[in-house]
Amino acid sequence: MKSLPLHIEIDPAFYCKNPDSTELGRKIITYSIDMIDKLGFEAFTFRKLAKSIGSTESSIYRYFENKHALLAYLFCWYWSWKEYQLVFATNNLEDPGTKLKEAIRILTEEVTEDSSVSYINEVTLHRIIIAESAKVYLTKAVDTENEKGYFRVYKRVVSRVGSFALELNPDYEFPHMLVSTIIEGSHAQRFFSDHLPSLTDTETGKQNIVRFYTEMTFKTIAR
Amino acid sequence: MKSLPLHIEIDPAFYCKNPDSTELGRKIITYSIDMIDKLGFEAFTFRKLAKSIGSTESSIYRYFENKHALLAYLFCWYWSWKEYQLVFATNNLEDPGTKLKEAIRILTEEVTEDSSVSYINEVTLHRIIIAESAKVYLTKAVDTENEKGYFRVYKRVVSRVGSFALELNPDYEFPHMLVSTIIEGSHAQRFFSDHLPSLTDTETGKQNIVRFYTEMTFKTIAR
DNA sequence: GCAAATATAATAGTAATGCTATCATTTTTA
DNA sequence: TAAAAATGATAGCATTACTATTATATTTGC
Repeated sequence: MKSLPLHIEIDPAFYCKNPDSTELGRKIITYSIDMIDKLGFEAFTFRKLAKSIGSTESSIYRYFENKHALLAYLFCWYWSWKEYQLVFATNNLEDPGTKLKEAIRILTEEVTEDSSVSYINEVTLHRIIIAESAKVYLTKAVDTENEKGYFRVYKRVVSRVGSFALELNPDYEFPHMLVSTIIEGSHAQRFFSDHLPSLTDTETGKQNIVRFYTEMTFKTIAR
Repeated sequence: MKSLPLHIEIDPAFYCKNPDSTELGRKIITYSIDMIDKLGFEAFTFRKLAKSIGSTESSIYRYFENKHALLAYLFCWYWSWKEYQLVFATNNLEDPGTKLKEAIRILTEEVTEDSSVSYINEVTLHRIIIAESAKVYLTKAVDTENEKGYFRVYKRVVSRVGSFALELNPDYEFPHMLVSTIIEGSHAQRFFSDHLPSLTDTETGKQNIVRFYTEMTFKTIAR
């Protein structure tokens, strides 16, 4: 992915005070990405975060209602970033097959370069998305949060890539199921690859996850 | 599924004291399934569980180290039950295609009948598996727990169904990835169907999830 | 350059969670 | 029927997930 001066704006529903607007806010994002990655979401607390930043719990609460809202913010940021990549990479492509292939690559490949935004480490963020993002929606609050628009960007990504599949085969019945399977499936595979390798078939350097989901998709939607 | 007097034995690694061996233990299982379903895993506590059973926190701690271990127990029980169903339904089948089709049905269809074990409600348990089971492995403790054998049964299921796929096409490169995608994917689809329907394509009574994963699988492994 | 507004830090406090420990009382079993 | 085992009652403690108050910086608008 190209390194461009990129600015991602997040819907105010995700925060009390925009973390992108102040030094402390940006520090909260930078350090929380690091801490969630290191401690895991359960052991991560605002108290620990405050201590590592050299600030206080109450200051952090001015930016986010609680740690779940912060995770949702990161989730939204990640999908806004992916959406941007998708648009950028497919805008000028004519052939629907190439477009879909590019999209699957963007959704399933490893993130290895930290480039786009100065205070956000995309490589670490991707690891958090793999290990923690299901926790954003696997809660009893999912319906309320859905109403607040927490999943709007994610849905837009699924819908966009689903429409690429429909360009190839307008009769295909399950485009959303296909795309959300690719996304959630590939995250699971990356996690399994690191921790429960017998549940997957990855081999170093062979891009098997990208290959599997690409082949699966094209065979599945073929008429 | 047939209603048989079924006994599922769970590896002692999952508990301090076998809940299947006493009245209180069985009550813990029955009520915890209910409470986790109603409150969600985060809001579920041993204190609340004890109160609803009419027992005490310390008594419950004699059976399970903590609520995460209890969830892991339920996860293991569920997969042992599914493994039994898989063996039972495919044992006498000759045709590899039929076997694989049956297996996918068992892995992806809704659980609507509560039958096998008196004190375990399989319908509710299935809802818990859909909404909470990822939390069993999405933790920092996953590697330690893997060493303790927490995922042995789940792996065996993936390996068994993977081998059905290989019977159909011995050259297929990604059998484990395929099966774990079917399992994790179909759970996500059932959750999305209830809470984020635009991420899936379900229609009442049409068994779209089973159909999607069946078609996907056969097309994907076709030579 | 200074007052007013705003943001942050420091500190305290509270209810709930996630345990552990002790001891009394049942219940089981040998 | 005595000993062993399981359960219940009670207490306690460190941590979590907040909320509130006040003091101190920092920004900004005039």
